[in-house]
Amino acid sequence: MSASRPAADDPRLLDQLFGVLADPSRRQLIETLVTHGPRTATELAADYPITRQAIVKHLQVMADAGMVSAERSGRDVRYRATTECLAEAVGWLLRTGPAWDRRLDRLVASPRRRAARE
Amino acid sequence: MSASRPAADDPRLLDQLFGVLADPSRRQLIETLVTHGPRTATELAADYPITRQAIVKHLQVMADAGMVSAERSGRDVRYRATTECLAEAVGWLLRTGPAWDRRLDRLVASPRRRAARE
DNA sequence: GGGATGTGCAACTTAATGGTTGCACTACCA
DNA sequence: TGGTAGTGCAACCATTAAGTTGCACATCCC
Repeated sequence: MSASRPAADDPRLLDQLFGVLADPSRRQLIETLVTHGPRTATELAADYPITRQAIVKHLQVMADAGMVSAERSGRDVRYRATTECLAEAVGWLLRTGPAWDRRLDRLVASPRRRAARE
Repeated sequence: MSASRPAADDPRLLDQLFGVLADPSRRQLIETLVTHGPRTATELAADYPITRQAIVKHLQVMADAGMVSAERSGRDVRYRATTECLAEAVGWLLRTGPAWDRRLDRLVASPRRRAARE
């Protein structure tokens, strides 16, 4: 259970968000979940060089940061990426970078929507 | 000398980038440098609850990630935020979030613009 | 020159993190 | 009903990270 998640403007939320993002395994997990849809921990473990337990731990800190949600069906638990919260991270970046406008416009205009997948 | 900084698409770069961002002191340092301009470590230390050495360490990992640059003048070293690299982070986020388009457009349209455009 | 101020380096402590193994428990199904 | 596959929990280990203290070295300036 995600204990008590910090409020939207709590710096702790950004800590968690960026903290999750700082780990390559976790970014990869997000990508996998985003592109291939919800998965169980054991399914994920099959594709990763680390143990199921390690994956579960990752998923738990991600859930704590609000980046995945777990839904149980029968005996297995399926994790789904909830990427909305990433807006918080983007928000900070946009707020902070001073010379953003041009770059950002470029980014937004660019063909970003061939998404992850590769 | 930032040793060997990873190439633009190296996952290690994202590790570093998000890693830097995951620490509240470091985010604050960036904000300070962005809003108040270049500062020396000792100047910064005056406004922070941590020692100069701690600040220097932070600045070093930030420099390693390409987020600040140090320029020496006489005996003191002045650090300046180089926020361009944040684009890399934003890039990943945009590439990854599947339901981004609407939110992003909203974010872009929102009053983020307290920064000098030109 | 010499004192004040600032930087650089290194050793150390403490705590968090990413990972492991091992095992108990729960649900599915032949 | 019993075996199999999935989840949950806990202890443990190794490494890294954030922060400290202490001191040597460089530079400014009276």
